[in-house]
Amino acid sequence: MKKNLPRKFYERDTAKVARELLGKVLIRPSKDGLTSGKIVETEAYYGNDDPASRASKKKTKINQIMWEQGGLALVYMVHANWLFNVTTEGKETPGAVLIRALEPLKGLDIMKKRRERKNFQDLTSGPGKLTQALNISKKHYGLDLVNSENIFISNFHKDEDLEIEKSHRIGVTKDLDRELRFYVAGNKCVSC
DNA sequence: ATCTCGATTGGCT
DNA sequence: GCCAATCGAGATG
Repeated sequence: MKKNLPRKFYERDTAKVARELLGKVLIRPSKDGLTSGKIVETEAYYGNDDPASRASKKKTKINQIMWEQGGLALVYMVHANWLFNVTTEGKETPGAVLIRALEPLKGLDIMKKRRERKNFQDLTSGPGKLTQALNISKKHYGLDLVNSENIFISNFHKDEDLEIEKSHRIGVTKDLDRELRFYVAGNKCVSC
Protein backbone atom coordinates (compact mmCIF):
# COMPACT_ATOMS: atom_id res chain seq x y z
CA MET A 1 0.00 0.00 0.00
CA LYS A 2 1.36 3.39 -0.92
CA LYS A 3 1.96 6.14 1.57
CA ASN A 4 -0.28 9.09 2.35
CA LEU A 5 1.01 12.50 1.35
CA PRO A 6 2.31 14.26 4.50
CA ARG A 7 0.73 17.23 6.24
CA LYS A 8 3.38 19.60 4.97
CA PHE A 9 2.35 18.91 1.38
CA TYR A 10 -1.06 20.44 2.09
CA GLU A 11 0.00 23.25 4.38
CA ARG A 12 1.31 25.52 1.65
CA ASP A 13 -0.07 28.09 -0.76
CA THR A 14 -3.35 26.74 -2.11
CA ALA A 15 -2.66 27.29 -5.81
CA LYS A 16 0.67 25.51 -5.43
CA VAL A 17 -1.01 22.56 -3.74
CA ALA A 18 -3.69 22.46 -6.45
CA ARG A 19 -1.07 22.40 -9.15
CA GLU A 20 1.07 19.75 -7.48
CA LEU A 21 -1.92 17.52 -6.76
CA LEU A 22 -2.05 16.83 -10.51
CA GLY A 23 -0.58 13.42 -11.23
CA LYS A 24 -1.07 12.21 -7.64
CA VAL A 25 -3.38 9.26 -6.96
CA LEU A 26 -6.60 9.39 -5.00
CA ILE A 27 -7.15 6.01 -3.38
CA ARG A 28 -10.42 4.80 -1.94
CA PRO A 29 -10.55 1.32 -0.40
CA SER A 30 -14.05 0.21 0.59
CA LYS A 31 -16.15 -2.83 1.42
CA ASP A 32 -17.04 -3.47 -2.20
CA GLY A 33 -13.46 -3.06 -3.38
CA LEU A 34 -10.71 -0.54 -4.02
CA THR A 35 -11.11 2.26 -6.50
CA SER A 36 -8.43 4.78 -7.42
CA GLY A 37 -7.65 7.41 -9.99
CA LYS A 38 -4.96 9.83 -11.04
CA ILE A 39 -5.85 13.45 -10.35
CA VAL A 40 -6.00 15.36 -13.65
CA GLU A 41 -7.98 18.50 -12.78
CA THR A 42 -8.12 20.73 -9.67
CA GLU A 43 -9.17 24.19 -8.57
CA ALA A 44 -7.81 26.41 -5.79
CA TYR A 45 -10.07 28.33 -3.41
CA TYR A 46 -8.82 30.93 -0.94
CA GLY A 47 -10.47 32.91 1.84
CA ASN A 48 -11.54 36.47 2.46
CA ASP A 49 -10.62 38.00 -0.89
CA ASP A 50 -11.94 35.13 -3.00
CA PRO A 51 -15.64 35.70 -3.73
CA ALA A 52 -16.04 32.21 -5.19
CA SER A 53 -14.77 30.55 -2.03
CA ARG A 54 -17.00 29.15 0.67
CA ALA A 55 -14.56 30.75 3.11
CA SER A 56 -15.29 34.28 1.85
CA LYS A 57 -18.40 34.29 3.99
CA LYS A 58 -18.70 33.62 7.68
CA LYS A 59 -17.86 30.26 9.20
CA THR A 60 -20.55 27.59 9.01
CA LYS A 61 -20.78 23.90 9.80
CA ILE A 62 -19.63 23.19 6.25
CA ASN A 63 -16.79 25.63 5.66
CA GLN A 64 -15.27 25.83 9.13
CA ILE A 65 -12.60 23.21 8.49
CA MET A 66 -11.11 25.48 5.85
CA TRP A 67 -9.66 27.35 8.84
CA GLU A 68 -8.27 24.16 10.31
CA GLN A 69 -5.08 22.34 9.38
CA GLY A 70 -4.36 21.23 5.81
CA GLY A 71 -5.11 17.71 4.61
CA LEU A 72 -8.70 17.33 5.77
CA ALA A 73 -11.54 16.15 3.53
CA LEU A 74 -14.12 18.84 2.83
CA VAL A 75 -17.25 17.36 1.27
CA TYR A 76 -20.44 19.25 0.47
CA MET A 77 -23.29 19.13 -1.97
CA VAL A 78 -23.84 21.36 -4.98
CA HIS A 79 -26.74 20.75 -7.35
CA ALA A 80 -27.38 17.31 -5.94
CA ASN A 81 -23.75 16.20 -6.28
CA TRP A 82 -21.14 15.65 -3.57
CA LEU A 83 -17.95 17.61 -4.24
CA PHE A 84 -14.65 16.50 -2.74
CA ASN A 85 -12.07 19.05 -1.59
CA VAL A 86 -8.92 18.93 0.54
CA THR A 87 -8.12 21.70 2.99
CA THR A 88 -4.87 23.58 2.56
CA GLU A 89 -2.68 26.11 4.40
CA GLY A 90 -2.16 26.13 8.16
CA LYS A 91 -4.60 26.78 10.95
CA GLU A 92 -6.38 30.16 10.77
CA THR A 93 -5.60 30.55 7.06
CA PRO A 94 -8.54 29.25 5.04
CA GLY A 95 -8.01 27.36 1.80
CA ALA A 96 -9.09 24.26 -0.10
CA VAL A 97 -8.53 22.46 -3.38
CA LEU A 98 -11.46 21.03 -5.29
CA ILE A 99 -10.69 17.77 -7.05
CA ARG A 100 -12.51 18.13 -10.38
CA ALA A 101 -11.49 15.06 -12.35
CA LEU A 102 -9.60 11.79 -12.20
CA GLU A 103 -8.29 9.31 -14.69
CA PRO A 104 -9.55 5.90 -13.47
CA LEU A 105 -6.78 3.50 -12.46
CA LYS A 106 -8.22 0.68 -10.35
CA GLY A 107 -11.68 -0.71 -9.69
CA LEU A 108 -13.15 0.24 -13.05
CA ASP A 109 -15.91 -2.37 -12.78
CA ILE A 110 -16.99 -1.00 -9.41
CA MET A 111 -16.99 2.52 -10.83
CA LYS A 112 -19.10 1.43 -13.78
CA LYS A 113 -21.64 -0.11 -11.45
CA ARG A 114 -21.83 2.89 -9.14
CA ARG A 115 -22.05 5.33 -12.03
CA GLU A 116 -24.34 3.19 -14.17
CA ARG A 117 -22.13 4.11 -17.09
CA LYS A 118 -19.74 1.91 -18.99
CA ASN A 119 -17.63 4.37 -20.92
CA PHE A 120 -14.20 5.11 -19.47
CA GLN A 121 -14.63 8.84 -19.96
CA ASP A 122 -17.98 8.99 -18.16
CA LEU A 123 -16.59 7.51 -14.95
CA THR A 124 -14.69 10.31 -13.18
CA SER A 125 -14.53 13.27 -15.59
CA GLY A 126 -16.25 15.77 -13.29
CA PRO A 127 -16.37 16.72 -9.61
CA GLY A 128 -19.75 15.10 -8.98
CA LYS A 129 -18.92 12.07 -11.07
CA LEU A 130 -15.77 11.10 -9.24
CA THR A 131 -17.42 11.21 -5.81
CA GLN A 132 -20.08 8.86 -7.10
CA ALA A 133 -17.51 6.54 -8.69
CA LEU A 134 -15.39 6.40 -5.51
CA ASN A 135 -18.40 6.41 -3.18
CA ILE A 136 -17.38 9.58 -1.36
CA SER A 137 -20.08 11.54 0.47
CA LYS A 138 -21.01 13.53 3.53
CA LYS A 139 -19.88 10.75 5.81
CA HIS A 140 -16.25 11.52 4.94
CA TYR A 141 -16.51 15.16 5.94
CA GLY A 142 -13.56 16.16 8.14
CA LEU A 143 -11.60 12.95 7.52
CA ASP A 144 -7.86 13.47 7.93
CA LEU A 145 -6.29 12.35 4.64
CA VAL A 146 -2.84 12.31 6.22
CA ASN A 147 -3.74 9.41 8.53
CA SER A 148 -6.84 7.82 7.03
CA GLU A 149 -7.08 4.40 5.43
CA ASN A 150 -10.50 5.13 3.96
CA ILE A 151 -9.50 7.89 1.57
CA PHE A 152 -5.99 9.13 0.93
CA ILE A 153 -3.75 10.64 -1.69
CA SER A 154 -0.28 9.36 -2.55
CA ASN A 155 2.47 9.87 -5.07
CA PHE A 156 2.21 8.10 -8.38
CA HIS A 157 4.69 5.26 -8.82
CA LYS A 158 6.39 6.77 -11.81
CA ASP A 159 7.47 10.36 -12.13
CA GLU A 160 5.83 11.28 -15.35
CA ASP A 161 6.31 14.60 -16.98
CA LEU A 162 2.96 16.30 -16.93
CA GLU A 163 2.13 19.10 -19.25
CA ILE A 164 0.01 21.35 -17.09
CA GLU A 165 -2.36 24.04 -18.30
CA LYS A 166 -4.47 26.49 -16.36
CA SER A 167 -7.65 28.45 -16.84
CA HIS A 168 -10.33 30.30 -14.95
CA ARG A 169 -12.44 28.22 -12.58
CA ILE A 170 -15.50 26.48 -13.95
CA GLY A 171 -19.07 27.24 -12.99
CA VAL A 172 -18.36 29.86 -10.35
CA THR A 173 -20.56 32.95 -10.37
CA LYS A 174 -17.83 35.36 -9.25
CA ASP A 175 -14.32 34.35 -10.25
CA LEU A 176 -11.10 36.13 -9.40
CA ASP A 177 -9.02 37.83 -12.06
CA ARG A 178 -6.59 34.98 -11.78
CA GLU A 179 -6.38 31.49 -13.26
CA LEU A 180 -6.91 28.98 -10.48
CA ARG A 181 -7.94 25.86 -12.38
CA PHE A 182 -5.18 23.40 -13.24
CA TYR A 183 -5.42 20.39 -15.51
CA VAL A 184 -3.31 17.90 -17.41
CA ALA A 185 -3.09 18.98 -21.04
CA GLY A 186 -4.85 16.70 -23.47
CA ASN A 187 -6.09 14.23 -20.86
CA LYS A 188 -9.35 12.58 -21.93
CA CYS A 189 -10.80 12.66 -18.42
CA VAL A 190 -10.60 16.42 -17.87
CA SER A 191 -14.15 17.71 -17.41
CA CYS A 192 -14.09 20.25 -20.24
C1' DA B 1 -41.75 25.01 8.09
C1' DT B 2 -40.63 26.89 3.86
C1' DC B 3 -37.80 29.13 0.42
C1' DT B 4 -33.64 30.05 -2.22
C1' DC B 5 -29.57 29.01 -4.43
C1' DG B 6 -25.44 26.57 -6.09
C1' DA B 7 -17.63 25.12 -7.19
C1' DT B 8 -23.29 20.02 -11.73
C1' DT B 9 -25.02 16.55 -14.65
C1' DG B 10 -27.29 14.32 -18.34
C1' DG B 11 -30.75 14.27 -21.74
C1' DC B 12 -32.65 16.53 -25.62
C1' DT B 13 -32.84 19.88 -29.58
C1' DG C 1 -25.27 23.98 -27.15
C1' DC C 2 -29.19 24.55 -24.13
C1' DC C 3 -31.82 23.74 -20.10
C1' DA C 4 -34.34 21.34 -16.49
C1' DA C 5 -33.89 18.39 -12.38
C1' DT C 6 -31.86 17.40 -8.12
C1' DC C 7 -30.43 17.73 -2.54
C1' DG C 8 -29.02 19.76 1.36
C1' DA C 9 -27.53 23.83 3.93
C1' DG C 10 -28.43 28.26 5.40
C1' DA C 11 -31.52 32.05 5.90
C1' DT C 12 -35.83 33.70 7.04
C1' DG C 13 -40.31 33.83 9.53
